[in-house]
Amino acid sequence: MSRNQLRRGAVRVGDGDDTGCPVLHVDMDAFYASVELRRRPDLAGQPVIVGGLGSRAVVLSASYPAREYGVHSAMPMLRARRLCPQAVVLEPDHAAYAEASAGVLAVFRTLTPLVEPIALDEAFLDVAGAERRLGRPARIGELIRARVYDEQGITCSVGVAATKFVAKLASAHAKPDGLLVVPRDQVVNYLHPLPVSALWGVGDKTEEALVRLGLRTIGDLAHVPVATLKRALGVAAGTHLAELAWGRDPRRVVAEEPDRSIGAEETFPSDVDDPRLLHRELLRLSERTAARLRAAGQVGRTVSIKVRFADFTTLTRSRTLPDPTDVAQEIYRIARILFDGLGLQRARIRLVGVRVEGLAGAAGAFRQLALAERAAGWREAERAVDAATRRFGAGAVRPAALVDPDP
DNA sequence: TCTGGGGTCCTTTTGCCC
DNA sequence: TCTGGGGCAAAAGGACCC
Repeated sequence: MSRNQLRRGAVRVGDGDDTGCPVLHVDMDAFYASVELRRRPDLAGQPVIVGGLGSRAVVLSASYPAREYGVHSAMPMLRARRLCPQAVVLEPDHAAYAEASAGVLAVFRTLTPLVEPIALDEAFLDVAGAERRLGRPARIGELIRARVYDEQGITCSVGVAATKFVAKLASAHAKPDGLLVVPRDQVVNYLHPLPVSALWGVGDKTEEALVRLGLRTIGDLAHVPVATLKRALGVAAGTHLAELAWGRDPRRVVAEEPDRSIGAEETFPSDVDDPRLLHRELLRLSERTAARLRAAGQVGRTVSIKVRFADFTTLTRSRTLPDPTDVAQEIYRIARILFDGLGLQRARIRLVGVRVEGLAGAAGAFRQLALAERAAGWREAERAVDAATRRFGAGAVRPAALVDPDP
Protein backbone atom coordinates (compact mmCIF):
# COMPACT_ATOMS: atom_id res chain seq x y z
CA MET A 1 0.00 0.00 0.00
CA SER A 2 1.30 3.41 -0.87
CA ARG A 3 1.77 5.99 1.80
CA ASN A 4 0.28 8.46 -0.60
CA GLN A 5 -3.08 6.83 -0.10
CA LEU A 6 -2.77 7.24 3.64
CA ARG A 7 -2.03 10.90 3.40
CA ARG A 8 -4.61 13.57 3.47
CA GLY A 9 -4.30 16.91 1.80
CA ALA A 10 -3.99 17.97 -1.77
CA VAL A 11 -1.47 15.86 -3.61
CA ARG A 12 -1.05 17.68 -6.85
CA VAL A 13 1.34 15.44 -8.64
CA GLY A 14 3.27 17.23 -11.33
CA ASP A 15 1.33 16.65 -14.49
CA GLY A 16 3.06 19.64 -16.06
CA ASP A 17 6.11 19.16 -18.25
CA ASP A 18 9.19 19.27 -16.03
CA THR A 19 11.67 19.29 -18.89
CA GLY A 20 14.46 21.74 -18.10
CA CYS A 21 13.19 22.17 -14.51
CA PRO A 22 16.05 20.88 -12.39
CA VAL A 23 15.45 23.13 -9.38
CA LEU A 24 13.46 21.74 -6.46
CA HIS A 25 12.36 23.79 -3.48
CA VAL A 26 11.38 21.60 -0.54
CA ASP A 27 9.49 23.20 2.33
CA MET A 28 8.31 21.36 5.44
CA ASP A 29 4.64 21.93 6.26
CA ALA A 30 4.20 23.82 9.56
CA PHE A 31 7.57 22.41 10.51
CA TYR A 32 7.90 23.04 14.26
CA ALA A 33 4.26 22.19 14.88
CA SER A 34 4.60 19.01 12.80
CA VAL A 35 7.63 17.87 14.78
CA GLU A 36 5.67 18.42 17.99
CA LEU A 37 2.68 16.48 16.64
CA ARG A 38 4.92 13.50 16.03
CA ARG A 39 5.40 13.25 19.78
CA ARG A 40 1.84 14.18 20.59
CA PRO A 41 -0.33 12.27 18.13
CA ASP A 42 -3.24 12.94 20.48
CA LEU A 43 -3.16 16.54 19.22
CA ALA A 44 -3.63 15.63 15.56
CA GLY A 45 -6.32 17.73 13.92
CA GLN A 46 -6.28 20.27 16.75
CA PRO A 47 -5.01 23.84 16.66
CA VAL A 48 -1.40 23.78 17.91
CA ILE A 49 0.80 26.83 18.29
CA VAL A 50 4.55 26.66 18.92
CA GLY A 51 5.91 29.79 20.54
CA GLY A 52 7.38 31.26 23.71
CA LEU A 53 5.28 31.82 26.81
CA GLY A 54 6.49 35.33 27.66
CA SER A 55 4.27 38.32 27.05
CA ARG A 56 6.49 39.46 24.19
CA ALA A 57 6.78 36.12 22.46
CA VAL A 58 5.70 35.52 18.87
CA VAL A 59 4.32 32.50 17.04
CA LEU A 60 7.05 30.33 15.53
CA SER A 61 4.75 27.84 13.88
CA ALA A 62 1.05 27.06 13.79
CA SER A 63 -0.66 23.84 12.72
CA TYR A 64 -3.11 24.12 9.84
CA PRO A 65 -6.17 23.91 12.12
CA ALA A 66 -4.75 26.88 14.06
CA ARG A 67 -4.20 28.77 10.80
CA GLU A 68 -7.91 28.59 10.11
CA TYR A 69 -8.35 31.03 12.97
CA GLY A 70 -5.96 33.46 11.32
CA VAL A 71 -2.93 32.46 13.39
CA HIS A 72 0.36 32.59 11.51
CA SER A 73 4.04 32.71 12.30
CA ALA A 74 5.64 35.97 13.53
CA MET A 75 2.30 37.00 15.05
CA PRO A 76 2.46 38.11 18.69
CA MET A 77 1.42 35.21 20.93
CA LEU A 78 -1.06 37.40 22.80
CA ARG A 79 -2.98 38.03 19.64
CA ALA A 80 -2.74 34.41 18.52
CA ARG A 81 -4.24 33.25 21.81
CA ARG A 82 -7.03 35.75 21.50
CA LEU A 83 -7.79 34.55 17.98
CA CYS A 84 -7.70 30.90 19.01
CA PRO A 85 -8.08 30.49 22.79
CA GLN A 86 -8.55 26.73 22.56
CA ALA A 87 -5.18 26.20 20.83
CA VAL A 88 -2.62 24.04 22.56
CA VAL A 89 0.49 26.17 23.05
CA LEU A 90 3.85 24.41 23.12
CA GLU A 91 7.22 25.88 23.99
CA PRO A 92 9.76 25.47 21.20
CA ASP A 93 12.30 22.64 21.40
CA HIS A 94 15.03 23.75 19.03
CA ALA A 95 17.15 20.67 19.56
CA ALA A 96 14.30 18.49 18.29
CA TYR A 97 13.80 20.69 15.22
CA ALA A 98 17.52 20.72 14.46
CA GLU A 99 17.59 16.94 14.65
CA ALA A 100 14.59 16.54 12.37
CA SER A 101 16.12 19.05 9.98
CA ALA A 102 19.39 17.12 9.86
CA GLY A 103 17.45 13.96 9.08
CA VAL A 104 15.63 15.63 6.22
CA LEU A 105 18.84 17.08 4.79
CA ALA A 106 20.43 13.65 4.96
CA VAL A 107 17.60 12.33 2.76
CA PHE A 108 18.22 15.10 0.23
CA ARG A 109 21.94 14.40 0.11
CA THR A 110 21.42 10.78 -0.81
CA LEU A 111 19.81 12.13 -4.00
CA THR A 112 22.17 14.96 -4.97
CA PRO A 113 25.15 16.78 -3.46
CA LEU A 114 23.68 20.08 -4.66
CA VAL A 115 21.60 20.84 -1.57
CA GLU A 116 21.34 24.45 -0.38
CA PRO A 117 19.66 24.78 3.03
CA ILE A 118 17.77 28.05 3.48
CA ALA A 119 16.49 27.46 7.00
CA LEU A 120 15.81 24.48 9.26
CA ASP A 121 12.66 23.74 7.29
CA GLU A 122 13.51 24.40 3.65
CA ALA A 123 16.15 23.83 1.01
CA PHE A 124 16.84 24.10 -2.69
CA LEU A 125 18.07 21.08 -4.63
CA ASP A 126 19.51 20.92 -8.12
CA VAL A 127 18.69 17.47 -9.46
CA ALA A 128 20.00 17.89 -13.01
CA GLY A 129 22.78 15.41 -12.31
CA ALA A 130 20.47 12.86 -10.71
CA GLU A 131 17.97 12.45 -13.52
CA ARG A 132 19.68 9.50 -15.20
CA ARG A 133 19.81 7.60 -11.94
CA LEU A 134 16.49 8.62 -10.38
CA GLY A 135 14.16 9.88 -13.09
CA ARG A 136 12.55 13.19 -13.92
CA PRO A 137 12.56 16.10 -11.44
CA ALA A 138 8.89 15.70 -10.50
CA ARG A 139 9.48 12.05 -9.79
CA ILE A 140 12.45 12.90 -7.59
CA GLY A 141 10.20 15.39 -5.81
CA GLU A 142 7.68 12.68 -5.06
CA LEU A 143 10.48 10.39 -3.94
CA ILE A 144 11.61 13.07 -1.50
CA ARG A 145 8.11 13.59 -0.15
CA ALA A 146 7.66 9.87 0.42
CA ARG A 147 11.02 9.37 2.08
CA VAL A 148 10.71 12.41 4.33
CA TYR A 149 7.34 11.12 5.48
CA ASP A 150 8.68 7.59 6.02
CA GLU A 151 11.80 8.61 7.88
CA GLN A 152 10.69 11.73 9.74
CA GLY A 153 6.93 11.37 9.96
CA ILE A 154 6.25 14.87 8.64
CA THR A 155 4.88 16.12 5.36
CA CYS A 156 6.52 18.57 3.03
CA SER A 157 5.71 20.37 -0.20
CA VAL A 158 7.87 20.56 -3.28
CA GLY A 159 8.09 23.13 -6.05
CA VAL A 160 9.69 22.12 -9.35
CA ALA A 161 10.84 24.77 -11.81
CA ALA A 162 13.68 26.05 -13.94
CA THR A 163 14.71 28.67 -11.38
CA LYS A 164 14.96 29.09 -7.63
CA PHE A 165 12.41 31.84 -7.36
CA VAL A 166 9.70 30.03 -9.32
CA ALA A 167 10.40 26.76 -7.49
CA LYS A 168 9.91 28.57 -4.21
CA LEU A 169 6.59 30.04 -5.30
CA ALA A 170 5.52 26.64 -6.56
CA SER A 171 6.19 24.92 -3.26
CA ALA A 172 4.17 27.60 -1.46
CA HIS A 173 1.26 27.02 -3.82
CA ALA A 174 1.52 23.25 -3.41
CA LYS A 175 1.05 23.49 0.35
CA PRO A 176 0.21 21.56 2.32
CA ASP A 177 1.51 18.14 1.40
CA GLY A 178 1.69 18.66 -2.36
CA LEU A 179 3.95 19.05 -5.36
CA LEU A 180 3.66 21.54 -8.16
CA VAL A 181 5.57 21.77 -11.42
CA VAL A 182 5.72 25.10 -13.23
CA PRO A 183 6.77 24.19 -16.78
CA ARG A 184 9.29 26.44 -18.47
CA ASP A 185 6.85 27.73 -21.06
CA GLN A 186 4.23 28.49 -18.39
CA VAL A 187 6.40 30.64 -16.15
CA VAL A 188 5.25 34.05 -17.35
CA ASN A 189 1.58 33.02 -17.39
CA TYR A 190 2.02 31.69 -13.89
CA LEU A 191 3.77 34.75 -12.52
CA HIS A 192 1.97 37.70 -14.02
CA PRO A 193 -1.41 37.44 -12.25
CA LEU A 194 0.26 37.15 -8.81
CA PRO A 195 0.48 40.16 -6.47
CA VAL A 196 3.83 41.94 -6.32
CA SER A 197 4.15 40.84 -2.69
CA ALA A 198 4.69 37.30 -3.98
CA LEU A 199 8.10 38.36 -5.31
CA TRP A 200 10.99 37.22 -3.13
CA GLY A 201 12.36 40.43 -1.67
CA VAL A 202 9.14 42.43 -1.69
CA GLY A 203 8.03 43.07 1.89
CA ASP A 204 5.64 45.67 3.31
CA LYS A 205 7.75 48.70 2.45
CA THR A 206 8.52 47.72 -1.11
CA GLU A 207 4.94 46.70 -1.74
CA GLU A 208 3.83 50.14 -0.58
CA ALA A 209 6.31 51.79 -2.92
CA LEU A 210 5.10 49.66 -5.82
CA VAL A 211 1.43 50.27 -5.11
CA ARG A 212 2.21 54.00 -5.07
CA LEU A 213 3.39 53.51 -8.64
CA GLY A 214 0.12 51.75 -9.38
CA LEU A 215 1.79 48.34 -9.63
CA ARG A 216 -0.25 45.59 -8.01
CA THR A 217 0.62 42.44 -9.93
CA ILE A 218 3.87 40.96 -11.14
CA GLY A 219 2.55 41.55 -14.66
CA ASP A 220 2.14 45.27 -13.93
CA LEU A 221 5.71 45.38 -12.68
CA ALA A 222 7.03 43.46 -15.68
CA HIS A 223 5.67 46.05 -18.09
CA VAL A 224 7.06 49.14 -16.42
CA PRO A 225 10.44 50.55 -17.56
CA VAL A 226 13.34 49.24 -15.47
CA ALA A 227 14.50 52.83 -14.93
CA THR A 228 11.27 53.54 -13.06
CA LEU A 229 11.84 50.60 -10.76
CA LYS A 230 15.44 51.58 -10.16
CA ARG A 231 14.40 55.10 -9.23
CA ALA A 232 11.77 53.87 -6.79
CA LEU A 233 13.63 50.94 -5.25
CA GLY A 234 17.33 51.46 -5.88
CA VAL A 235 19.52 49.97 -8.57
CA ALA A 236 19.96 46.49 -7.14
CA ALA A 237 16.37 45.84 -6.11
CA GLY A 238 14.94 47.48 -9.23
CA THR A 239 17.04 45.42 -11.62
CA HIS A 240 16.51 42.26 -9.66
CA LEU A 241 12.71 42.51 -9.48
CA ALA A 242 12.44 43.39 -13.17
CA GLU A 243 14.28 40.17 -13.96
CA LEU A 244 12.23 38.04 -11.57
CA ALA A 245 9.00 39.37 -13.06
CA TRP A 246 9.94 37.70 -16.35
CA GLY A 247 10.97 34.50 -14.62
CA ARG A 248 14.67 35.21 -15.02
CA ASP A 249 16.69 34.26 -11.96
CA PRO A 250 20.37 33.51 -12.53
CA ARG A 251 21.07 32.34 -8.98
CA ARG A 252 22.44 28.80 -8.94
CA VAL A 253 21.87 26.22 -6.25
CA VAL A 254 25.05 26.18 -4.18
CA ALA A 255 25.84 23.79 -1.34
CA GLU A 256 27.29 25.15 1.90
CA GLU A 257 27.85 28.88 1.81
CA PRO A 258 30.00 29.93 4.78
CA ASP A 259 28.40 32.08 7.51
CA ARG A 260 29.03 35.83 7.31
CA SER A 261 28.22 36.67 10.91
CA ILE A 262 27.33 35.03 14.20
CA GLY A 263 25.53 36.79 17.01
CA ALA A 264 23.01 36.70 19.83
CA GLU A 265 20.35 39.08 21.00
CA GLU A 266 17.69 39.17 23.64
CA THR A 267 14.46 41.01 24.24
CA PHE A 268 13.85 41.68 27.92
CA PRO A 269 10.52 40.61 29.44
CA SER A 270 10.07 44.30 30.23
CA ASP A 271 12.12 47.35 29.32
CA VAL A 272 15.36 47.88 31.23
CA ASP A 273 17.13 51.13 32.08
CA ASP A 274 19.65 49.91 34.66
CA PRO A 275 23.13 50.11 33.08
CA ARG A 276 24.47 47.32 35.31
CA LEU A 277 21.78 44.95 34.05
CA LEU A 278 22.49 45.99 30.48
CA HIS A 279 26.21 45.41 30.93
CA ARG A 280 25.58 41.98 32.39
CA GLU A 281 23.37 41.09 29.45
CA LEU A 282 26.03 42.25 26.99
CA LEU A 283 28.50 39.97 28.77
CA ARG A 284 26.16 36.98 28.52
CA LEU A 285 25.53 37.64 24.84
CA SER A 286 29.27 38.02 24.22
CA GLU A 287 29.87 34.64 25.87
CA ARG A 288 27.16 32.99 23.80
CA THR A 289 28.50 34.51 20.61
CA ALA A 290 32.09 33.54 21.37
CA ALA A 291 31.13 29.98 22.28
CA ARG A 292 29.28 29.60 19.00
CA LEU A 293 32.21 31.08 17.08
CA ARG A 294 34.55 28.55 18.63
CA ALA A 295 32.12 25.69 18.04
CA ALA A 296 32.00 26.72 14.37
CA GLY A 297 35.80 27.09 14.18
CA GLN A 298 35.41 30.72 13.16
CA VAL A 299 36.95 34.03 14.22
CA GLY A 300 35.74 37.51 13.32
CA ARG A 301 37.14 41.01 13.03
CA THR A 302 34.13 43.26 13.49
CA VAL A 303 32.11 43.44 16.69
CA SER A 304 28.73 45.13 16.52
CA ILE A 305 26.05 45.82 19.09
CA LYS A 306 22.37 46.48 18.61
CA VAL A 307 20.11 48.45 20.93
CA ARG A 308 16.36 48.60 20.55
CA PHE A 309 14.49 51.21 22.58
CA ALA A 310 11.02 51.01 24.09
CA ASP A 311 9.56 52.73 21.01
CA PHE A 312 11.18 50.08 18.77
CA THR A 313 13.69 52.45 17.19
CA THR A 314 16.91 50.55 16.79
CA LEU A 315 20.52 51.55 16.44
CA THR A 316 23.73 49.67 15.82
CA ARG A 317 27.36 50.47 16.48
CA SER A 318 30.36 48.52 15.30
CA ARG A 319 34.12 48.48 15.53
CA THR A 320 36.67 46.54 13.52
CA LEU A 321 39.62 45.03 15.35
CA PRO A 322 43.20 44.74 14.07
CA ASP A 323 43.09 40.96 14.67
CA PRO A 324 40.16 38.54 14.53
CA THR A 325 38.86 37.00 17.73
CA ASP A 326 36.64 34.28 19.16
CA VAL A 327 37.21 35.34 22.77
CA ALA A 328 34.25 36.44 24.87
CA GLN A 329 36.31 38.84 26.96
CA GLU A 330 37.53 40.62 23.82
CA ILE A 331 34.08 40.80 22.31
CA TYR A 332 32.62 42.05 25.56
CA ARG A 333 35.34 44.68 25.95
CA ILE A 334 34.45 46.16 22.54
CA ALA A 335 30.72 45.79 23.15
CA ARG A 336 31.11 47.77 26.37
CA ILE A 337 33.08 50.53 24.65
CA LEU A 338 30.42 50.78 21.94
CA PHE A 339 27.54 50.71 24.41
CA ASP A 340 29.06 53.20 26.84
CA GLY A 341 29.91 55.44 23.90
CA LEU A 342 26.20 55.91 23.26
CA GLY A 343 26.01 57.97 26.44
CA LEU A 344 22.52 56.75 27.25
CA GLN A 345 20.93 58.29 30.33
CA ARG A 346 18.53 55.71 31.67
CA ALA A 347 16.87 55.18 28.31
CA ARG A 348 14.26 52.42 28.34
CA ILE A 349 15.70 49.56 26.35
CA ARG A 350 13.81 46.47 25.18
CA LEU A 351 16.57 44.56 23.39
CA VAL A 352 20.34 44.35 23.22
CA GLY A 353 22.40 42.24 20.84
CA VAL A 354 26.02 41.35 20.10
CA ARG A 355 27.25 40.15 16.73
CA VAL A 356 30.64 39.33 15.18
CA GLU A 357 31.14 39.87 11.44
CA GLY A 358 33.96 39.49 8.97
CA LEU A 359 34.34 35.80 9.74
CA ALA A 360 37.21 33.58 8.72
CA GLY A 361 38.31 30.08 9.60
CA ALA A 362 40.06 30.00 12.98
CA ALA A 363 42.74 27.56 11.84
CA GLY A 364 44.04 29.80 9.08
CA ALA A 365 43.69 32.96 11.10
CA PHE A 366 45.73 31.70 14.02
CA ARG A 367 48.42 30.19 11.88
CA GLN A 368 49.12 33.58 10.34
CA LEU A 369 48.79 35.54 13.51
CA ALA A 370 50.94 36.07 16.52
CA LEU A 371 48.09 36.73 18.91
CA ALA A 372 48.50 39.23 21.67
CA GLU A 373 49.34 37.26 24.78
CA ARG A 374 46.40 38.51 26.78
CA ALA A 375 43.92 37.38 24.15
CA ALA A 376 45.73 34.07 23.76
CA GLY A 377 45.47 33.50 27.50
CA TRP A 378 41.76 34.20 27.52
CA ARG A 379 41.39 31.99 24.49
CA GLU A 380 42.95 29.05 26.30
CA ALA A 381 40.79 29.64 29.36
CA GLU A 382 37.60 29.80 27.32
CA ARG A 383 38.55 26.71 25.32
CA ALA A 384 38.97 24.85 28.61
CA VAL A 385 35.46 25.93 29.55
CA ASP A 386 34.17 24.67 26.18
CA ALA A 387 35.74 21.28 26.87
CA ALA A 388 34.36 21.06 30.40
CA THR A 389 30.92 22.07 29.18
CA ARG A 390 31.00 19.29 26.61
CA ARG A 391 31.85 16.77 29.33
CA PHE A 392 29.71 17.96 32.18
CA GLY A 393 26.93 19.94 30.53
CA ALA A 394 26.01 23.59 30.21
CA GLY A 395 26.36 25.64 33.37
CA ALA A 396 28.58 23.07 35.05
CA VAL A 397 31.57 25.36 34.76
CA ARG A 398 31.44 29.00 35.56
CA PRO A 399 34.95 30.38 35.98
CA ALA A 400 35.44 33.47 38.07
CA ALA A 401 37.32 34.91 35.09
CA LEU A 402 34.08 35.19 33.14
CA VAL A 403 32.25 37.08 35.82
CA ASP A 404 31.91 40.70 34.86
CA PRO A 405 34.73 42.58 36.59
CA ASP A 406 32.48 45.67 36.77
CA PRO A 407 28.87 44.55 36.72
C1' DT B 1 -1.93 44.03 17.01
C1' DC B 2 2.33 45.50 18.96
C1' DT B 3 5.97 43.42 17.19
C1' DG B 4 11.58 37.02 18.55
C1' DG B 5 15.95 35.64 17.15
C1' DG B 6 18.69 34.08 13.68
C1' DG B 7 20.58 35.90 9.70
C1' DT B 8 21.56 38.33 4.54
C1' DC B 9 22.04 42.10 1.46
C1' DC B 10 21.86 46.87 -0.08
C1' DT B 11 22.35 51.92 0.35
C1' DT B 12 24.12 55.98 2.18
C1' DT B 13 27.31 58.43 4.88
C1' DT B 14 31.73 59.21 6.66
C1' DG B 15 36.57 59.30 7.12
C1' DC B 16 40.92 58.54 5.07
C1' DC B 17 44.42 58.54 1.49
C1' DC B 18 46.33 60.17 -2.51
C1' DT C 1 48.93 75.68 1.47
C1' DC C 2 44.38 75.03 0.19
C1' DT C 3 40.91 72.58 -2.32
C1' DG C 4 38.71 68.95 -5.08
C1' DG C 5 37.61 64.65 -6.04
C1' DG C 6 38.19 59.58 -6.92
C1' DG C 7 38.55 55.32 -4.63
C1' DC C 8 38.06 52.55 -0.69
C1' DA C 9 36.80 50.62 3.67
C1' DA C 10 34.22 51.05 7.63
C1' DA C 11 30.10 52.41 9.87
C1' DA C 12 25.20 52.98 10.23
C1' DG C 13 20.65 52.14 8.97
C1' DG C 14 17.05 49.60 7.03
C1' DA C 15 14.43 46.11 4.35
C1' DC C 16 13.80 41.51 4.05
C1' DC C 17 13.66 36.41 4.88
C1' DC C 18 12.49 32.17 7.75
